[in-house]
Amino acid sequence: MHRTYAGPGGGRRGVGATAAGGANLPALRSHNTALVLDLLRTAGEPGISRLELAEGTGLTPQAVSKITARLRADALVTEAGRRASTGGKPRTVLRLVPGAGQAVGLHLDRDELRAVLCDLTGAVVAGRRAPLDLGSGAQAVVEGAAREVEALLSEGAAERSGPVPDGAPAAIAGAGRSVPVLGVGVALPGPLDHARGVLHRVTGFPEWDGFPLRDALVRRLGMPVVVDKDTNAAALGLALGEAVGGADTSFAYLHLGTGLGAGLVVGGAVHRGARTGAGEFGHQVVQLDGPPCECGDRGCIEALCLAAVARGDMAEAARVLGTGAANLAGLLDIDLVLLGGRTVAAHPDAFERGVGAVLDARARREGSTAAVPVRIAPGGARGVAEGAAQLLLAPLFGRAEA
Amino acid sequence: MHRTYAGPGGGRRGVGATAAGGANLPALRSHNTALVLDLLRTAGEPGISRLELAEGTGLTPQAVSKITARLRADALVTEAGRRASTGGKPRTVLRLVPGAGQAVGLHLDRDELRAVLCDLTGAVVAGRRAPLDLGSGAQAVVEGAAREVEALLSEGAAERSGPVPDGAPAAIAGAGRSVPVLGVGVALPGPLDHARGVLHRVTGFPEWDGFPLRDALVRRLGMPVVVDKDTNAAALGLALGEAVGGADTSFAYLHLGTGLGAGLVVGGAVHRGARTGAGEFGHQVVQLDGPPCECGDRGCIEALCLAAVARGDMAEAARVLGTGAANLAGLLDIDLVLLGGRTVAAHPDAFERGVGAVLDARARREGSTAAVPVRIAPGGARGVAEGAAQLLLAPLFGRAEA
DNA sequence: ACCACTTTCGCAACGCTGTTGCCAAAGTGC
DNA sequence: GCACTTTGGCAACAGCGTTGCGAAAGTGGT
Repeated sequence: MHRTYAGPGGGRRGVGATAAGGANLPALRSHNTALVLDLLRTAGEPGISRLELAEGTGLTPQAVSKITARLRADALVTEAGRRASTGGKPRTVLRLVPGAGQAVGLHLDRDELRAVLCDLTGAVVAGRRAPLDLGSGAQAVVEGAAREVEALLSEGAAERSGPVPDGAPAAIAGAGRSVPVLGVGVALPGPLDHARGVLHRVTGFPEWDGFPLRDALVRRLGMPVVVDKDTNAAALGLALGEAVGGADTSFAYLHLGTGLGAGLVVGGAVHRGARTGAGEFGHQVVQLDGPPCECGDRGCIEALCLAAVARGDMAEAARVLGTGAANLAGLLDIDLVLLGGRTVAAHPDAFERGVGAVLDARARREGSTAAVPVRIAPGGARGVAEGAAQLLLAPLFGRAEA
Repeated sequence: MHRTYAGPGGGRRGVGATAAGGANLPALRSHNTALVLDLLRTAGEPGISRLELAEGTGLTPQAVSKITARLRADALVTEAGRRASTGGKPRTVLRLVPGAGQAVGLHLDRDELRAVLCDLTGAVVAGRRAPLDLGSGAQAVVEGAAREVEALLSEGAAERSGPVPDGAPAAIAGAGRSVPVLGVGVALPGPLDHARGVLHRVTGFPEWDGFPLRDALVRRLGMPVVVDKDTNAAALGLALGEAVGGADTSFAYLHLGTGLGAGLVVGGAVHRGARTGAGEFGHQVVQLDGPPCECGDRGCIEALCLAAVARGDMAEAARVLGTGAANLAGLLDIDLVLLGGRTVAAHPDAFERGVGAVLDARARREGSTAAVPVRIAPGGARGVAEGAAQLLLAPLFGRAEA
């Protein structure tokens, strides 16, 4: 008895409305259901009571009761103990059932493929790694990726049924009815079209120009596929994670690895822009007529930052990165800056301190306003793949687009 | 028989939901009504038929019929002729009644106060100008502003009744039942808190620090007041105007006058950030360790740009401005850049060309993507005051916040 | 042990939303 | 003048959150 909740590409602004924005009763229901699910997700292990859900959503307790009753009927939510009484009937604690759905996250890095299988809460159930050669042609890469996904799903199926006594068929064992897989999220660097799932360019591999990656994977795998930039996936994963405050937080994830890019989260949703072009942080010019950059311009922050890294001058690299972060923070009034990527991971303290110093200095100049906090993004190397899985999970919780 | 539509501060994300996000039937209704009103507003003089509204909103024709029936009962909408037949009953054309509501826009500039009275479509019905001395103390300025608003409203009342034959009482003449005034929007430079309507600082006048401008005006005038930065008001006015494409367009309004600031519109709504700090464009650093700026930092775009202007080197000023615009366009993937302010107005061609050249060059480097178009913002000196009035009008059309 | 009280939460009736089925109105074109 | 097309209102309907009320499940005093 599975009903349909807001699926991928469902909602644009608030209510999971039609493309044009008109909202009807099913859309209203999806919206409120997603809101409740998001609070349940955020509450995590301890769980949350109906009345707390009502308070958190602004819905009446009765509406929450009806919504949670549907969710329980669909086995997405269970009752899990009760709170201590405050003089009356104790509140029943509800919890999201993590295993009620899964999604695959795929990270196609320059030379490596990472795949993770995540449950509804975003926790990793199984993971795989494989070498990746983008030069072997689009079809071969698609085929290889599809095989990894299939292998991951069978691992997951074994995992799902749990430690089974003797040779009982996996499909029958435990609570092991087949777990619905929502789809595959794919994250990769470079410019692309998130809405259509088409790559624009892959640096160094012109044969990929304009390749319709999503459609190819949908045909091969027969399940929903969403494609996005690696920085956006990482930012989405962070937005839904513990490092970031509430559901309405705005922050920037700055990724410094072989290149420099950013993922922007505004009001709790990833901001991609109409052409999935947002977050181009690396070619921000911070030195007019400065040293030439690969891109053809001069004084790009990426060129300056990477040059400093190459010299081993991490303090200067952090100062340059901090300048760009301060520019960004001033433009968007964000709440937080998170740093990630291989280079940052190699010198976390230097970057956290250096970037923070620039933001502190700016806040001090402006007067009363508190400085934008800077932290190292948790999650590490697997963060992008986990975020890619969230491309399918997030819509369930009303975190689709900006 | 006036019902309540989405008022100021009503909706945050899409549906005019509660603070927490939960949506109920009245919220759904407000949302759809606002959607219909926005299409009616956009259609303007020619008008729009019910079926076109249905197509535009995604609602069913019957739902549109019900909504427009309510709007007609409330005298916000009238039938205005019919379309040519295509072989059946011709479509009835509906039009927004401009005079069904008014709002006051107040622009407190450095040395001048501008006040405009706008109808529902944003058209100026009446306007006033007066000298302004921020040094005369907060109470005196509030009192002066309030007197201008009152004077404007009586002018408007005369205007409303139209050319009346002989000495008929204005309240009876024509369609002249009293026009509801939605409130006053106030725009002024400098950091402030849009949500609370409190000023943080007014450069050069420390006695204004932390002044609760909104509450003071509400007490004095007894009507709703919304306060915002001048650049945000200008951007809002442009977002609802003809210069900007659809309701979902994202653009930046760059204002170069005595200072340099920006108003950001993302997805059709003004982006202010949690602390109304967004749009600080002028102190973006584009020249590391460059010449010192008033703010205490070095290489700020404002310092470089204004220095070039002072030298009379408009080409260089435009190039610097264009660099900042390109940085911004890359970060947010916006659709359009609009330029305004006294300095731009004095040399429109030089700035439009110069900024455009930088954006074109970047687009060419990136390959296929078309360059972000650059235009001079229409509206001129009165644009900010008109945008301030839109602070009250926009919520009616679902254009509250981001 | 019992009772009064508090608090949670589901059932039932309700108002209001957009939706669907149907039909009158108002045109065109043969 | 008739057949056809298209618009748009009326009426019945399903489904949303809301309200009123009562059962369930505790605490705390007697």
